[in-house]
Amino acid sequence: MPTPAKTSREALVAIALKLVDANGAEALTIAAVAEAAGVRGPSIYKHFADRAALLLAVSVAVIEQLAAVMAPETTGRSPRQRLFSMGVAYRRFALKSPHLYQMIYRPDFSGDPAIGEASRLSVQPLFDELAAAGVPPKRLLSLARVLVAFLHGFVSMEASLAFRLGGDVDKAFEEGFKTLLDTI
Amino acid sequence: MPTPAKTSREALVAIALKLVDANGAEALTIAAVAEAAGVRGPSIYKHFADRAALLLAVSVAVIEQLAAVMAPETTGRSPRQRLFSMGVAYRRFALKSPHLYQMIYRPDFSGDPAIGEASRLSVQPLFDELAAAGVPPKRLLSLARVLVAFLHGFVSMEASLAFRLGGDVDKAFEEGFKTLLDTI
DNA sequence: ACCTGAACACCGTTCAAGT
DNA sequence: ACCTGAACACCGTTCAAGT
Repeated sequence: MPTPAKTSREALVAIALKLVDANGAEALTIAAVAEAAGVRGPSIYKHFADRAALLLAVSVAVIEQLAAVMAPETTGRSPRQRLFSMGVAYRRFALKSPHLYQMIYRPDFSGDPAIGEASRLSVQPLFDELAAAGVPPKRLLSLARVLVAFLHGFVSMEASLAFRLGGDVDKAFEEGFKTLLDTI
Repeated sequence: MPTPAKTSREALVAIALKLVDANGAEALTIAAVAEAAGVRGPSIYKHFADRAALLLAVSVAVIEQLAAVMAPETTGRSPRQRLFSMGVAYRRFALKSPHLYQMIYRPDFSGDPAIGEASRLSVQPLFDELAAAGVPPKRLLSLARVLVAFLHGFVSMEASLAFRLGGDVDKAFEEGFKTLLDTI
């Protein structure tokens, strides 16, 4: 006779996202998730194989959130303006939710197919805009890699307070990103 | 009556570096360090306040190693060629020791003064080369940030296998880095 | 002054038993 | 079919006792 489920995979991911957003990945303990879900620790294992699987689900969700904040920027104006505001939205997300942002590009689950699929979907708008801007197919992949590398590097350094020598960080971001966009 | 020290701070850092290099930060356990040092767990606390202090010492050591692999590249040829080969050396280090590389730009100890000091020393050659290349003082900080952001973003994505759509990754690196160097 | 065993709190995980 | 308490191994850390 089945006992009614007190929680669900989706509810647990939502809880996990909140925990990581608030206090980073190490705050994502089985005990904390279980308590927030109104359930005992071992029950989590009915929904996820282990803690790593939960972390991976959070990572996928973060990639989807990043794609979602960039999507509204793919409308109106020129391809180049859209690309610039996509970058600005990317940076804004990373600075607003640094703990969540840190969940992406983690070597631990880099090989996972779910991450691969989410990544593929989230960079598609970038490819589309680059193509719309007239970038030849041969250069598409290289240029996309360069742009994302700059965005990721800049915002992850910024989020980890690596730019501590003063000066105008906003200006550096704009300068670097526009320099790369100018090669289109 | 003092018992002779069986280990030292430097020996423990060397052990910690090996553990992290081989299996990542989570392999750096007090028990593993103690065993490799021929000592019992609690003795570690005579040399480091806690595990976080050990991780921080590893991070500082990695920053110094990165500076050391770039130093030989600051000789001969033109400033631009030196800057390019510094970037190549940076990337080579990150790809050869991905676990060690991951120890830098960690938000957890971003505010630490030891990290700040090591970072300051390690970027000095970059500033010097940029100045030698004729970059005006006003642009120095911005340009250095842009270059390091690109390097960090590219190699950390590469090390976490984020570039999985085929194509020529070496070419993308060269393209992006040279585009940024061209603004000198 | 440094090292040690014993102890504690916490964590992820397993499993047999409950409904 | 999902939930639970009990149990286990492992971990970081403290501390009084040893030399």
